[in-house]
Amino acid sequence: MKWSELSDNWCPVARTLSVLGDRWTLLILRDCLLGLSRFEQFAESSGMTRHILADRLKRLVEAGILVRNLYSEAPKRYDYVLTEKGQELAPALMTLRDWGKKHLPVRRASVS
Amino acid sequence: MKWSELSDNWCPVARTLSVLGDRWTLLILRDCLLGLSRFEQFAESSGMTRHILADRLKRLVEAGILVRNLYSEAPKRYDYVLTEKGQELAPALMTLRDWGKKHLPVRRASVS
DNA sequence: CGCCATAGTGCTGTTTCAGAACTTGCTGGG
DNA sequence: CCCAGCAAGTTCTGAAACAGCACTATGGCG
Repeated sequence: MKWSELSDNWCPVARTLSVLGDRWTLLILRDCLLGLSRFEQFAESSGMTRHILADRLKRLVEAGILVRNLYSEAPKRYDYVLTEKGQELAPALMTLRDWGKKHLPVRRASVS
Repeated sequence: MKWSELSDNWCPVARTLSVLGDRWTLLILRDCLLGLSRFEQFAESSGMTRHILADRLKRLVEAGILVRNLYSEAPKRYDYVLTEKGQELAPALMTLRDWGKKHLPVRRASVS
């Protein structure tokens, strides 16, 4: 089955995952919720390749989760900000964060 | 950056996604929470290829989210059940479900 | 014996991804 | 003027992951 076919799945979890269930998308959204908005910021923060980043941002805009915003007229520059739909993903990110904090302690970092 | 390097990330969201952030893992967990436990059930429910399913189940067992359980001695048969760690993903799945229900209505199905 | 059920594994071709260089449009310095 | 730099991408190439299907292994049943 192709991944894209999930968008018509009866299950809302599957439909959600069809939009943001790939490897990097939720990481971009985390950065958005932390206040980042620019291409270079996402690239640096997440460490993903610029190629994939451009693709994911495009999909998120198409999905209505981000809007591409012209913030500089002179050299045309765009940044990406969450829509309301996107901001409502905050609870989901927080539950994932809480689970990670509880069950996936950092391995090599000193824990005091 | 390799995806696996995220497991040491400072951010708990990133660490969580390093475990279950790929395309099919959360779908398997959804099925587990719905009560499925057998290989063929997962294969049929999610529509993923058996190859990938086997790989994801192995990873989930390694991550301590599922346990591989011998349920038939005669022809050795195994199924997969959630650990407590795995069951605690339920809230995360539910927030994703809620978001999907609100923002991703089924496109072609009749909504009565 | 032949056929079914179940949990996988092998094989082949396609798609996606990683990593780095390149492009485009403008600004500011010498 | 001319070159360097910044920012948001795009292009290119080889590597990894994936889809789809057939196949294996082990035992039960008729």
